[in-house]
Amino acid sequence: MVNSSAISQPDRHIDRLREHNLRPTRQRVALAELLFNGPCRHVSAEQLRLETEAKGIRMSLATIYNTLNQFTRVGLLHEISLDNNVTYFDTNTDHHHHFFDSKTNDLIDIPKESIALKALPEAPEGRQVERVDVVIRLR
Amino acid sequence: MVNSSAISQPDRHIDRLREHNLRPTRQRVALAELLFNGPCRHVSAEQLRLETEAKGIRMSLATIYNTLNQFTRVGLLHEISLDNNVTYFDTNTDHHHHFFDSKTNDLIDIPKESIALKALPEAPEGRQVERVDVVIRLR
DNA sequence: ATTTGTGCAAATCGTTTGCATCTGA
DNA sequence: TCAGATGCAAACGATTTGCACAAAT
Repeated sequence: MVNSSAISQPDRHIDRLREHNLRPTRQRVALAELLFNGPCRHVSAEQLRLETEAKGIRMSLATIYNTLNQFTRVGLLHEISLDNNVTYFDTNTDHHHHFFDSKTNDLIDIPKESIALKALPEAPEGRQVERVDVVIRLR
Repeated sequence: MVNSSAISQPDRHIDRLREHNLRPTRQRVALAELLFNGPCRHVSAEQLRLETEAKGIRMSLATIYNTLNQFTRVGLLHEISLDNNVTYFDTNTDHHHHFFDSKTNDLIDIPKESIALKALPEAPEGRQVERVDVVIRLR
């Protein structure tokens, strides 16, 4: 037995999906494994389509989009959109910032503690700050 | 004479276009007037299409896109893209930040002096920082 | 006269939706 | 059994492109 945990990875994902009232279908569990096993990731729908295809997991692109949106809705993912009009989904749902490599289109997480924002201007009348996103663009 | 300047507004734009090796066509001058007369703006191509239509300026949407991209390429505009996959063009080309009102999709400029960024993490090996964008999301 | 820009329609790209079929509880 | 998911194809919205025509130097 390689994994010392009593709960196998697929079962962990199944439980997590259930907690969010999402039926643990074959497709959802497969995406959860791609997304949440291993380190945090920034992926587009198209990237996931290529991965599922490469692994022989049959799943339509529409289902990938639907699933990513559902995961985002329940808080398992965060959406990010940059210059290119492609939506990236971030498996790190903590508040944090990003390097964006304009050559490779790579996103790299920056823990929010690594950036100190001083002297934030106050929000306009009647509005509240939802969050502050910092993107450090690299070339 | 309302304007005390010796150079009329259209002529200013014409000169500016020439400086950037852009022929001052009717369409480009019209867009330059919409964009650069008055205060700084954040506009989408579609917004400009509505404005030109309202003012009876005949111009195809394709030309609006082409022109905005040309203006951006020569540095007269800056591109911004947010959650919604619409590209906004910012007539303020100085380095600055933004409030983004998620209810109205409005962008509001924040002068860069209004936000102090401390303790920026260093760029990854071999990369340099192009710029730092701060978006304060409001709800 | 020659180069460059424009308009239009069609193409493209990312994403969403409608609907018949299938699947998990 | 049956609500809820999926797959497919078609729809969609934003943006780009190809090409014949028009305008600028």
